Amino acid sequence: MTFLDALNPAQRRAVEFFEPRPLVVVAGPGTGKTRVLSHKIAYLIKEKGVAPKEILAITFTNFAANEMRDRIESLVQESPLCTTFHAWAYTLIREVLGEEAPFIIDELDALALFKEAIKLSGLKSAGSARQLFKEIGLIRQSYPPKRSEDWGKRSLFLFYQALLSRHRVVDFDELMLLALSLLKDESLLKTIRKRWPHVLVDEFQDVNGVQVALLERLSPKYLTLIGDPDQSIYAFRGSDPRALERFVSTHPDAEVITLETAYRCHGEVLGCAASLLSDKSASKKALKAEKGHGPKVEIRGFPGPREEARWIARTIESLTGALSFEAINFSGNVPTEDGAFSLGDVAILTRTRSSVNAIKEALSRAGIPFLETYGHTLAQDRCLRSFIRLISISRGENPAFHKRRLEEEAHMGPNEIDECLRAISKGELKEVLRKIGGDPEDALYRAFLKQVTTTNITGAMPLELGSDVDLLGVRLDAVHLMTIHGAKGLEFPVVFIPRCESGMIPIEGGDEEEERRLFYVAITRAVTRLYITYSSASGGKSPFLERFPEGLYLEEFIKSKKKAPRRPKGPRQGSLF
DNA sequence: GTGGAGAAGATTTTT
DNA sequence: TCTTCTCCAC
Repeated sequence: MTFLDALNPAQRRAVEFFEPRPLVVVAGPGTGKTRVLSHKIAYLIKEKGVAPKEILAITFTNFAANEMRDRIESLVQESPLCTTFHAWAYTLIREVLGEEAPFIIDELDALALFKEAIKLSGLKSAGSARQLFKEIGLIRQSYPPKRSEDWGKRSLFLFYQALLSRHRVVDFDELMLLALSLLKDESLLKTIRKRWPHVLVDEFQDVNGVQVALLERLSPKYLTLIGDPDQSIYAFRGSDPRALERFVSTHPDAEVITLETAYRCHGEVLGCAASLLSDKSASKKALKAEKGHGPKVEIRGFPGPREEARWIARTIESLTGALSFEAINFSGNVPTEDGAFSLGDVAILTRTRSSVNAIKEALSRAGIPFLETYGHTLAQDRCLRSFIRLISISRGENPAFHKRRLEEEAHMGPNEIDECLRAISKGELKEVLRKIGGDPEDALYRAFLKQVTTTNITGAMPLELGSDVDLLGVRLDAVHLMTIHGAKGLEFPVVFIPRCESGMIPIEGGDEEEERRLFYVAITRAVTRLYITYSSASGGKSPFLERFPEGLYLEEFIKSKKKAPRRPKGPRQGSLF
């Protein structure tokens, strides 16, 4: 009896594959992707005598890296380097360039510099700076490097790069490009290859061109790529659903293992999900629901978003047994299943952040606690941003750049900055925070102050700042509100997908295939219950729902019992008040 | 440099 | 519909 006995045959083959050629694992939703990765690493250490320091596990997010580390440590006591592409690249850069290494700036600072570049170049920009920056970003994330045909854009980008190097900073994209160019040095490459003969990459469908190039350059002796092309939902930041396919076609020696048993979702959910995939997709027929059948997917239509939101709130009350007085008087058709789930089991997934407003209002009214977990990074808070700059200056991390940004962004004078710096050196952090307009008693700032004083955030601040949710360590029994993108990699016993209307899912102007994959990801988060709702007032039922196979879902249109509210204006978004 | 008015945008997100 | 930027007057 070993730890490998817990694996199914395909998982086990992937774990035990030990040959000096690439292994590609195609892992659909709920097929045990993280399980395979963590067991594979444990297997290398335990059974193959590989030293943990010879293993490099690369993920996309800090969250995933931490999860991976925990999973491995529960199997073997030691753990290898589990890191993100960006953090790994920066470590490499520091190792090679030492004190000469540039500092990392985040997206907001990058955009500010880009705007400066627009001014310097004197070019009349077509479109907004933001849009242009995004466009150039996509070019920089592709590899081999695409060249913009537009002469103006090219020279604009040269101005931007000049600004970056003048300030000795790199943005996240340049960070990857710099690492790639450093690895052109053969002796360095040799050292790195020797150091990590085993490299494992999670969520390979999310890599961008430069990251693929980096891996190709590295070409470790033992490479494992794991991913699912059907869950590729980051084309807007340079990833390509065909990355796995392309890798396999350029590496004919690669072993491909497809995990076909899905443990998370039952047959009804998987059947509806499969209807969204293109016929070429491997998962379309392959995925088998280990659980067999379960409840049907429920589709509900409403006259407007408010009725929809109210119904969702009532249904949550009913599912969790959190019945309020109001609920008892509610006349809508709500499933009765008192107390089968806890509030934390429930997730509401939306395409955009703003489309959740009506639901927030309905939940508040019903007294249902909820937690919004959007990828809201700390550094988006104006005041915290200035505070972080002051801390950076006091640590000698890119002081000139941050001083300049403080003057331009927060309109602080040199004297004011010096005053704050003196206060920091005396340890009066709260005073400083107050001075720049923050409230040190605010929970977010308190948590941040604690982090600053207890941990030593080094050079790569933008890499290490998490979200406010991470920082506050919120663990509440509350309904989760998040975007579909944010829910990737997670699962919930009960999932609601509201506003499933054309124009929203798929979103207007979006790429149909990518929107289908996105909806596929949303649906496959559901472990037990899946409710998909729409309102006819805004856009009407999503065309994606028409694809669902007969017999796997129940559909009902719920008319308001009250007089239909007068709504002469067309589509409307619910607002909070 | 501050403040108000008016215009221009506007998915999705991690590092 | 709400937010953010820009420009102009003070």
